[in-house]
Amino acid sequence: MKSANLYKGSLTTIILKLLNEHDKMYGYEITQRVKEITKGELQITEGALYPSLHKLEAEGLLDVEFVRVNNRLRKYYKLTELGTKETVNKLAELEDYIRTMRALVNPKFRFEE
Amino acid sequence: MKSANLYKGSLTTIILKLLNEHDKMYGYEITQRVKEITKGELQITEGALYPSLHKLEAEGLLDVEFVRVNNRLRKYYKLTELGTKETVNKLAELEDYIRTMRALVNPKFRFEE
DNA sequence: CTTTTATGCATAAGAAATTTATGTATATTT
DNA sequence: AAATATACATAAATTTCTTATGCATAAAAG
Repeated sequence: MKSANLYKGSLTTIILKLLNEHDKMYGYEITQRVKEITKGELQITEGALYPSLHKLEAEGLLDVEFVRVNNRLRKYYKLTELGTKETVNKLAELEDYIRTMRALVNPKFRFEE
Repeated sequence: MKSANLYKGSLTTIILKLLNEHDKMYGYEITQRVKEITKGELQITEGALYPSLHKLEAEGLLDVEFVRVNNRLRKYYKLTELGTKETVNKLAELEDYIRTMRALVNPKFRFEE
């Protein structure tokens, strides 16, 4: 992911929220959507994405469905009920994070004393 | 750090910004200030803080000064010129992160389709 | 007065998330 | 014919942090 390592820990939140919007997505589609929405700011790497999807599936947050398209195999993911609940939590955590960081960082920047 | 692992990668930003405000702080003071400002939301552990401070010093972002207070030794850190520049970068990265995450997450939450 | 809590620094082992590097395979574009 | 895009996957290494210790003095509590 570009420039900032602040994105560390955000991947699950991003995946869950996208699936909450789109109902059903496959891995490659997620990488492209993120790149599109963030205008290239954030590039999700496959090495991070696929293991993450497998983990979410193993935890029961995602369900899988295989679909053959143009003689190629797509693995579609969708939120389970539990996954939807976890999405709520993750979004709340993100808002908490932003609020807390703003509290820590808001005092205006000082270049001199 | 409590609840969310979204804080991963944020420690450097927090340290630099606090030092930008306070000119001169020691490790233990940083943990207490963060706890105070965030009302306990964020507890910086010593196992994370001290190695991080050492790294920032090694990178030339912080200078060190030892001061004996009440027969106990404090290790005060302050920003170098380079450290101040990096603070600017880190704060910009945080704003970028927040803007990007909002773009990804803003579409209102959907509980049903 | 002695035990716990607070102050103050430090490191080491392990866990977790991600990067980087590959690997495979088909479709499309150049 | 070669390069790029689509589509998934894993493994090694790295980064960052948690958890667990360790040492030492000061202050508070019992």
